Amino acid sequence: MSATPEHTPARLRAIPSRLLAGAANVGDRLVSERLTAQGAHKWHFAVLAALAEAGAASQAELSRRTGIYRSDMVAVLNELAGADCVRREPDPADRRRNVITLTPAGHRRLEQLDALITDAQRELLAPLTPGQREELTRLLGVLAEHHRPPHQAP
Amino acid sequence: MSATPEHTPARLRAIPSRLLAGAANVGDRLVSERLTAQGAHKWHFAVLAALAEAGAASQAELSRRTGIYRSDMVAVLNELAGADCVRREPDPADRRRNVITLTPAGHRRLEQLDALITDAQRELLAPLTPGQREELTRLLGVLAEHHRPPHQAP
DNA sequence: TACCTTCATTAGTGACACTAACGTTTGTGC
DNA sequence: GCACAAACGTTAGTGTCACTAATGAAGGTA
Repeated sequence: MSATPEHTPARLRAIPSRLLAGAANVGDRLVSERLTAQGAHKWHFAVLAALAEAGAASQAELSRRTGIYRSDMVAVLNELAGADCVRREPDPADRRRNVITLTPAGHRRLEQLDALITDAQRELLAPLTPGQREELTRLLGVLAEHHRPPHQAP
Repeated sequence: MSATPEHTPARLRAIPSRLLAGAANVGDRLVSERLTAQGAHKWHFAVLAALAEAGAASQAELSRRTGIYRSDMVAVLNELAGADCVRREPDPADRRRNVITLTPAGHRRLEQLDALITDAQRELLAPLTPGQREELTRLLGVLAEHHRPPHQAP
């Protein structure tokens, strides 16, 4: 279905879930265009950002932080490790785990991708005023906060 | 990636395209749950709504109205026609085309699905005040209006 | 007539979220 | 100690969905 087409009937035009899907699609396309031009994926950014923010972690922990399935995380980390953005070593304290650590190259890569993504957001939200962008982000944050996978307490 | 997970890093949490993707996912899931429970898909609703609003049309025209690819439209119309929601007959004026017409059963089906979808929107936007729901919808509408496949004039 | 376009249709691709199953390791209840 | 359940990393596979390619039929136009 992708982006909203030319002459959408009003009944369809006003449905929030449809509008969300369309806007999300545009945003995804804008981000992906920029990232693939640099040989990256949004997953890479998500993992790098998660590492930069909360420090080294196991793959399962990274899965929880980023929402990427742990089965898919393997490939993402293979690629990041292959580009020296990340080190993956067995955890001596728990030999089931791998400890994933951000390298200096990974940090630089993160900043590079961050700039691309920020630029994509600018283009995505171009028709909105700064106040509207904030408001939209805030409202979406409320939705994200409310609809959340069932918490499990530590 | 689906819905936003438990402890998302702040850097990721504030990215609009990510928030949009998450919210769109929730909305899609809420809608799809209800529709599949009635043996329907969002495409069915989109086509029925397009027909109800702008009248009988060719398949290609329906594709343009709904954003569904005309290659996928075939199957959607097969199903709708199989449920007597729609009639599909060759256009005598242009024998390349099929004329798709909404049947009374199709109209009833539309109202039924409409109720389900409205209910899904209610659940999706539950944490927002009525004013906020309007504002969100309005802002998303602006985005949809701005990012649009290249127009072709009639 | 010749050529380009539109239409409906079939088949197929690629991306992506998600599941299933495995061997290994760790923690828990008895 | 020992059985059992759970968490980990990994591989393989599934289902959905947007999207492309190609085809035969029909129409518009020069």
